[in-house]
Amino acid sequence: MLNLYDTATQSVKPLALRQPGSVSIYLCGPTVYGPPHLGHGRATLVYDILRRYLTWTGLSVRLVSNITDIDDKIIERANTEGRLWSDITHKCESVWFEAMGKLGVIRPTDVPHATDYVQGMVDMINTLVSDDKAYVTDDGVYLSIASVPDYGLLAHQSLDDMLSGGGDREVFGASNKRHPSDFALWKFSKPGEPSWPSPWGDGRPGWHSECVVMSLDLLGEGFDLHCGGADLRFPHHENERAQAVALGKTFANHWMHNGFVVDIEGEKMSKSLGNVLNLIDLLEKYDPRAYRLLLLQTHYRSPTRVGEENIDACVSALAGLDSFAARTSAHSNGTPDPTVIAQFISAMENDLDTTTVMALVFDSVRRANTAMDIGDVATVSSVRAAVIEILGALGLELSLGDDIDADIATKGVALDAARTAKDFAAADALRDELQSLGYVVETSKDGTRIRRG
RNA sequence: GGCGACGUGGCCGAGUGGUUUAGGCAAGGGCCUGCAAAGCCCUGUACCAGGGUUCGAUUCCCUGCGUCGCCUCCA
Repeated sequence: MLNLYDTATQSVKPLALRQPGSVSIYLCGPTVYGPPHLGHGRATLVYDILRRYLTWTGLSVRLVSNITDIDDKIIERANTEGRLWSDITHKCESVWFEAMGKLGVIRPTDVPHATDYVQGMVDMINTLVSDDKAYVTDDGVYLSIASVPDYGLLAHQSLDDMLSGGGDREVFGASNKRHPSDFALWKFSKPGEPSWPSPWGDGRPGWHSECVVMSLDLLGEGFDLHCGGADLRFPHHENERAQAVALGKTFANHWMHNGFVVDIEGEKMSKSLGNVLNLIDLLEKYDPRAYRLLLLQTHYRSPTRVGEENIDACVSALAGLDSFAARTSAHSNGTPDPTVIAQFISAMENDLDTTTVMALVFDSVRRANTAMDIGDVATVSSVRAAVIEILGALGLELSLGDDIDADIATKGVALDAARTAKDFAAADALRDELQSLGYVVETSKDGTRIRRG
C-alpha cells in the first residue's frame, strides 16, 4: 500500500483506491504556448516515476493529463506574432511530446484537449448558473465561492486572510463580482479572439473549468489522485474542486503536489525573474537520464536546485552505473535479490522515498562489484538483477554501450594481442586512438572491453 | 499582513533523541594494473545562533537571524 502525502489533510496517508487493482490519476498538463522548461520536466518526471512504480506493483494505471490549448497566454502570443492560435498550440504540443519522449516519460493513457470539451464546460457552467452557484457579469460567468462551504481546503487559509494579504496586489475585477475571490468560469471574447457559443455570449472557458470537466468526464467522480506542481495547489486545484463541490460531485480523493525547480540561488524559476531554463537546451546538452537521476536523488516535495554542477554529478554517477551494467553483463540472467526488492518497495511505499532507493541501488552496485572482483557469480547475478529491476521500475535504463562497429572491435582484439606480446607501446597507441574516438576502454585479465562513453 | 517550508560535511542531498549517525559528486591515501581505466578499501569527524526540556539534541520546544514558496498567470 502506497503511503503518500496528501495536500488536503497535510499528512501522509495510504492512497486509497476507488476500485481495487486500478488507479485513476489526473495530472494537470501544460498550457501550450511556449517551450517546456525544467519545471515542466520535473513534474512530468515525478509523475512518470509514480506511474511506472504503481504499474510495476501490478496495478492498472489510468493517467489522464490534459493539454490546455485555449488560454489568454496563447491568444496573446498569437496576436503578438500575427499567427493563428491553433498554429501555436499544435507546434508547442509536438515540441512538448518530443521533449517528454527524450526524457523517457511514458505518454499518458489519455491526453484530452480543452478545445474538445467546450460543450461539456458550457453544460457544466449552465448547471451552476441555474442553481445560482454561478452568475453572469459584463465580462463573463463567475463561480460564487460562497456556495462552496469548505473553500480553502487546499489553500489552508481563510478567505479573509487570503484577501487581506498580497501586499499591494489588486484583486482582479473585484468591483463586478459578488465576492472578490469568485473566479471566471467563462470569459466573453473580444472581437477576433477564438470563441465558442454559449447561452451568455460567445467566449471561452476559464482554465479551472477545463480541468474539472475533463477529469470528471474521463475518470468520474471520486477518482483516486489529482496531482501537479506546488503552484497549482491554489488557486487552480482549489478552484477545480470548488466547481465539483458546487455541482454536488465528489472530486479527487487525494492531492499530490511536487516541489519546484529552483535556480542555484534557491529561487523559483519564473519568467519575471528571467531565470527559466529551457528543457530543450538541457536535453541537447546532457544525457536525459541525468535529470531523472537528479530528481530521484531528491524528495519529490523538496525544492530541487538544478545547475551544471548538479547535472554533472549525475552524469558521473550514471557513468558508474553503466559501467557496472557492462562489466556484469555476462551475469544478466539472475533472479532479483528478494531482500533488495523488499527494501525498494518499503522505501517507495513511504511517500516515494526515492533518495533511499538510490542509496540502496548504489550500495547494491558496490556489493555486486565486490562480488564480481572475487568471482562470486551467484551474488553478482541476483544483485545485478535487483538493480536492473529497480531502475527499470523507475524508468532508468542502463546502457551497455556494446553496440560498437566491427572495426572498433577489431582494434580491441589487436590491443589484447599487443598486451599479450607485451608490446605496450602499440597497446597504448591503440587505446589512445579508441579513447580519442570517444570510447571507454577497460582492460582486464579477461580481455579488453570497449563501450560507448 | 496570513499560511507553509527550510537552514546538514568542499558541492548536492536524505535522515535520526544516544552505540557502526544515508547516498551521489569532488578531494587525499592505498590495493589491483605493464601503465591507465573500471572496481574495491580507507580518510575527512557535518548538522544557522542563543536559550529550554532530557541522563543525553543535529533531531523536541521557544526566541533570534537568514533563505524560499503560496496568497496573481505559472509544473
